[in-house]
Amino acid sequence: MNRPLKGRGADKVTRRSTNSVTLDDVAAHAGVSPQTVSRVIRMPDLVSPSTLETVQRSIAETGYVPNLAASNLASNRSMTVAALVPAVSYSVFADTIHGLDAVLSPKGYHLFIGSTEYDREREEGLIRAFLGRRPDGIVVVGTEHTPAARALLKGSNVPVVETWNWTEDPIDSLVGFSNRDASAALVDFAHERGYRHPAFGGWLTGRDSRAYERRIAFEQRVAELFPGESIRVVDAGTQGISIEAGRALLERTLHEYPETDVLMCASDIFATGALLEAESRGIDVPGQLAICGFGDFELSRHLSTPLTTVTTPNLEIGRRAGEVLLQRMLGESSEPTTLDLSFQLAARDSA
Amino acid sequence: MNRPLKGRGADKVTRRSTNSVTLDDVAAHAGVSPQTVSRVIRMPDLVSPSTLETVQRSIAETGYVPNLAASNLASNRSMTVAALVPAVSYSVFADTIHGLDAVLSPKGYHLFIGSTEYDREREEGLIRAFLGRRPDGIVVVGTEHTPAARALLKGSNVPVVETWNWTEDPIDSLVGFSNRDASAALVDFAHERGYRHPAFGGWLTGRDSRAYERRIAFEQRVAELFPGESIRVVDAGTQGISIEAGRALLERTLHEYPETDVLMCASDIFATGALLEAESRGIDVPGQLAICGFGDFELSRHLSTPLTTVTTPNLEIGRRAGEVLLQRMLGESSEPTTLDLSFQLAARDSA
DNA sequence: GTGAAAGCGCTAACAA
DNA sequence: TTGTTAGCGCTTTCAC
Repeated sequence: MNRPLKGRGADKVTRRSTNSVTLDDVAAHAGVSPQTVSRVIRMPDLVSPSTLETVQRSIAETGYVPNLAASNLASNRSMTVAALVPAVSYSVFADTIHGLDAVLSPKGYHLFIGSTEYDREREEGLIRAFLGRRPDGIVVVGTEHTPAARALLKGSNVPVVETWNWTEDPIDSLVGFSNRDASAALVDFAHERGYRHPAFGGWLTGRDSRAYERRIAFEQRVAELFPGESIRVVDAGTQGISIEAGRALLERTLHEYPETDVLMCASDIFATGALLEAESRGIDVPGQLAICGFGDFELSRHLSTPLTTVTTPNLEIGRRAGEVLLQRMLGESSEPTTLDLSFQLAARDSA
Repeated sequence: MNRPLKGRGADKVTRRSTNSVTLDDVAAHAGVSPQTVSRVIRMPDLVSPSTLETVQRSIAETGYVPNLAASNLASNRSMTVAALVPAVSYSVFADTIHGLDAVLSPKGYHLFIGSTEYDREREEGLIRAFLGRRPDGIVVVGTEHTPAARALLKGSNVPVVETWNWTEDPIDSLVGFSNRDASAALVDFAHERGYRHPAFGGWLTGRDSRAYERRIAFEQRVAELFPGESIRVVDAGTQGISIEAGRALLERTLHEYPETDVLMCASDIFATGALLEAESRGIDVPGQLAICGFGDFELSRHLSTPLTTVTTPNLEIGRRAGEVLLQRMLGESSEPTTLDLSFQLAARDSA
């Protein structure tokens, strides 16, 4: 070990708490300067072939693993991206994370994942904490945040991509689609097909802004297309987004609004539960009651009565968000990007 | 800005590329030493109430967000945990990540997520890269790694938890269950129920070691319990783990081994597809053909013929892995822990 | 209870 | 092509 530059005399105890190999160790081993080792790692083209080989052998022999925290500090680039999702285990967001990772990972970026649990305060806390990591980019699901969270993100000087929603006033970049339009399109569809008594089912007490927008759009569109018709909205209850809750949803709909002829669910999960429950009860779908979902899960097209639903760009949101971030991080663009990935109506047998 | 200690004369250009507020800035603002600000953040109890208040106000007014990379470098603790899963978007692993996050996040640890895509080389690369972040803990799915990956993890001095499998020779800690035992239990069950011509279906060409173990255990147990019976193994094809592949699986089974009376699938997803396909074809389940799954997805119990399957501790694996890590990271334990979370047979209608 | 000095392991800027 | 110097923003150690 040799550290010619630093005062490593017999005077003080060193703080070298880590026992891992450092750049200096490799440099000493190879008989070159630390800077050269650094170059070998980051811009090998600028190093002569012979030095390159020597140093690379030293790296291998010492088992050197560069400390990225130190690199981060010195270069002011962390090569990390922070992603905030409502829940990691909901497949739609897992897909988005996957897409994000698929784009960023090949470029050397690592992903920090945080789960907001649909809680804005929690989101704010996570943003604050993640900002301390100095990520090179931030991806958040949703466009509604606490004022403080918004200010934090805006003032952070870090490229931000909001996703999964649509707004005229994004913090920075935006990659999403209009949940309102999608929901309205479903009402239009039901109207065209001749249904007369639509109901909406979802997790109403939750803080899921996407589900909320779907509901609001449902209400508005129903008021427009079905004048005089009452606005039927049913709560899926407190079990979160589950098939069980979907079953309960059907039961409640039947009880509260027996006249319903088409039930539009805020998620395919609910719709699947509702469909299964209808089957158990011998209710003919779509004859007696039509059912629509939202999200187009793989299962939906395979159900005994394939589900009419809205296809959302789950994975694509992640991919495009990653690309938008990459452009900013690599300095190819300095302008915010807004990308409407839209949705598709998948008309199948259930409605 | 005042930095009395450092040579900030008129001589050189400073490297202050970041424009964010630093500890020194806060200290200057509050009229105390940087060290005091650091104490306010990390051990407020050691600071006098009045200083505490002054400094806290300064933090708020300057909008200071501590740079954790610097903290990491100085303290040699990153407050991060790296998690490597085969695929983020497979719900079982998403559940595990969720459990991990639920335990670690309240303690201030942030999660790095990496996706190995069931590729050992890729896993090794990710381990190498993540190690550079100096995580305080590492969680990996699986117990099979390249020799280099194993060496890297063993030599890293970082607590490691392997998960989702079982082995007598873990790298460090282990939180999982025996996929072999689970698969064998299913064969036992089929045997007891009087089935005579079992077949196994799964993604055989894949590099999923858990599916592989399930298959091997199936073969061994069938050889023991059904002497003379041929070993029926069917490949789900190249479509990955999907319902579509499950449908194909049923078709192939019917074609290759028409005598099969119970089809045991490596995943509930396949089993769901097989069941749905059987329904479409008017095959009576379990009368003509019984079907078993693996994993106990929420859907499985809701299918028109509820699925007989193995319940695996997806979320619990994550939680317990987090706890094991926490013990090590907080210095409460220095011994490796091995935890067999086991599995349960969920006997339902499909077999 | 507070502060000064040193240094964590790396990179940027500059010089040779 | 390679080396030197200074410093990233924090924590540790030690002194007061």
